[in-house]
Amino acid sequence: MPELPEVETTRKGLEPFILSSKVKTVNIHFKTLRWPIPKEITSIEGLKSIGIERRAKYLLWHFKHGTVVMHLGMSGAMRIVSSKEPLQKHDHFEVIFTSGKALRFNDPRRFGAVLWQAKEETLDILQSLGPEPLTNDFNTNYLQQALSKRKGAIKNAIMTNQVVVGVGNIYASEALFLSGIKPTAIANKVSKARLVKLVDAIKQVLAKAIAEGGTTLKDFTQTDGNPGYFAQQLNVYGREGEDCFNCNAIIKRKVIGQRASYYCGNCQR
DNA sequence: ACTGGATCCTGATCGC
DNA sequence: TGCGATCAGGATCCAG
Repeated sequence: MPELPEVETTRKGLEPFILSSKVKTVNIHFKTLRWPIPKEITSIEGLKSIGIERRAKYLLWHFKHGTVVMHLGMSGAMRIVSSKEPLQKHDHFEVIFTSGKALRFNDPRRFGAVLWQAKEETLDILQSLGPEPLTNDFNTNYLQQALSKRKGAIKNAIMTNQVVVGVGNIYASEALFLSGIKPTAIANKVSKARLVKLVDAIKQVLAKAIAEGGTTLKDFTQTDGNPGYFAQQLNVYGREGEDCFNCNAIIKRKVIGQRASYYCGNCQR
């Protein structure tokens, strides 16, 4: 899916449209994504949003009386188009604005979500999230503490939402490469000196990917329909059998926690 | 409390 | 060309 940089790219793309125009109508073309789309969602009709935030990989689209919570799942993308454009296959959810534009949520695999959170309510899925990686709450001391009881692979740990949010399969591999840590290293045995590097690498790779509009492998597009351009800067993800840019060893692929993981056996130890 | 496995779903690709 | 197996950017739920 869209990991944090792709969701942030989507948020930035939506912001000017949702702040400048009222919602006219909401159209649900497919009733159930990961969960059923609640009918309360239609309560935003006729209203103007007061802002859009990102928390973890969730988009929080705020109105005075509550929030539309959206997740892109593995294959979701949001686009802003003219409402006159024909729907495309897998356009499951649509919001028409008074400006004549439409926000369309396209998600072939339907692992995404559109939920409603009333004011004063917090959805369960937003309750137990760890810190945002790009804030100071995510630092070496915190990470060391958060990993202290984890005996599994470091890669699984940094992809766990209670530890830190927003790091998915691509950026986990990339951050571990940048910090020289093997993805199978036992989480609570990684030295503090190396955690310093890891924290820094996670922040760097996410920030750079946001600057490039995210990574497009297949389905993801920015809200204007363009891809993200960070794929050109990937060091290891998807590069099995190719040369490491750093040392010319061959990049390896190994399944860890049921997810493909890529690393350089020479640079990462 | 933490870990591994199964699970939701469509579509692209690969080997036979 | 067709067909089945495998693999995808997520994360929840369950058993152990």
